[in-house]
Amino acid sequence: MPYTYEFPRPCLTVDCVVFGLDEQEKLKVMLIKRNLPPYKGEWALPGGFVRMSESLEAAARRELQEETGIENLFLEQLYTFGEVDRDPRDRVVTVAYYALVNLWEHRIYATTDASDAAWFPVSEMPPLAFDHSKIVQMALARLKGKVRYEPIGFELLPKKFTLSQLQKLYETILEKKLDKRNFRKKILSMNLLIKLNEVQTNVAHRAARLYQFDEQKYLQLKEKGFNFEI
Amino acid sequence: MPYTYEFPRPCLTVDCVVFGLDEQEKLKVMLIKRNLPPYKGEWALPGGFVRMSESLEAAARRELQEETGIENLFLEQLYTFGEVDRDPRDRVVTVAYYALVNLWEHRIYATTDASDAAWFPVSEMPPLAFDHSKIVQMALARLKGKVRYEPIGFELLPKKFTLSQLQKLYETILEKKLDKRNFRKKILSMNLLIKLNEVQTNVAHRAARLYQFDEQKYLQLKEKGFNFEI
DNA sequence: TCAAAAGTGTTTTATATACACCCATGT
DNA sequence: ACATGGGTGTATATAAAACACTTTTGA
Repeated sequence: MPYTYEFPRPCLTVDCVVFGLDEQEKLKVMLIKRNLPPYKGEWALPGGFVRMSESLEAAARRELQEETGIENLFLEQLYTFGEVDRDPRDRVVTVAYYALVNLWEHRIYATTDASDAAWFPVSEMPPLAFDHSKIVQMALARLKGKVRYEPIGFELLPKKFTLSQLQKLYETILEKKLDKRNFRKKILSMNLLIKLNEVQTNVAHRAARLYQFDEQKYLQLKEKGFNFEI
Repeated sequence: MPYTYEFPRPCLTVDCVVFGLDEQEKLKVMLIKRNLPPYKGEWALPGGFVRMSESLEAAARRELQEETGIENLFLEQLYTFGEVDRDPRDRVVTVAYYALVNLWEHRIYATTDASDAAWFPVSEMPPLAFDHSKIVQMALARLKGKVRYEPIGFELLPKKFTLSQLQKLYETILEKKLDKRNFRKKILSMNLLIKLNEVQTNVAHRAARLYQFDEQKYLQLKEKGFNFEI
């Protein structure tokens, strides 16, 4: 660099709120047990320092890859937290992201960076390090708001899913019951679901039809001013 | 500090997209002509470096105060821009905010920090320094989205306004014509406007009734689950 | 044959849209 | 008296909400 600016600089990190759905379609968040101070031994969001040679989103993806092994997941910037005392050691500003991961088709592992990783239901979160509880709260609010007018819920389901799975996903995130017939009427009327010639397997009752989200069609319709809405 | 983290640190700045409405209810953005390199002599968003002792929002408010003299305005975080090469001199991450200012009741001045400040209609923006054009585009999109489901438009109007002014504000921001009777029906049915016993002055036609936004009532209703929507 | 979830329409209610004329005021 | 924007109501169309029974399948 030919020149640098003469100002004191805060540390800059990224933190990720990774959401996943378990088999019972409970919404969970991935946490990491810290093996370094501060807050050693406490649960925290996966994240780390931004390197000088990578963008913020690249830093978030790298940390997720390192700590969980997940690549190519839905990732979106949430908010930047910059209270002066949010880290007891130094001034640290963190750019928070939230991610959605399909737990049916991907496995998550804990790596050397982190002593332990685990999934916690959003209703049973342990106390978190730093201001991470606040970050999770904001991510939940964002997810709840966004899932209604962008088709991001599909990121949490397997590629092929049943309408009941999809409905339960919305019920979980929106925290309210939906009417089965009205839900199906609405989602099918958008013509964004491809009805497959396949059904569920290994269920102890009538097997449900499988569907797939038609992303191509959604992108086309969006161009023409279509708005997804549940 | 007893300890600091050993990582290279990007510079951290804040930038503000300040929106105002002129007398014709045209939407404008405040720009500053840079008197220091890089991009010396070019137009840019007001902003500057975050100090170690202040939060991000405090930094944004301080810069606005210094560069425009405005205090107590609506200010909300927009997005954080962290591409590696967005500043030619050094790695600079910027937290962008957008602000809404009532130009009817406040004056804006340019100060010593900035050689010049001016308002530009959003449809006639000059080329901007750094990635500031992108930031303005995102702020416009945010404003357009948010004005429909949060009562933030009032921030751009004088405390006492006419329904026609309010309607024109929405037409300007949403970039589409609205039906007068339907608009009035909808906005009045929310019972969030206080009908004053006053009318416009100095107009060459029938003077319109003045209204005032009832923020107290809005906050109460919001608690109970009410959603503002235009 | 029983349990468990899949699948399917119609009626009612609420909300959004379309639409045109008279009124009050200042020049 | 005229130009300018202020102010008002109804009918239609569309979308949301409420609501219950039959079907299929595996255990």
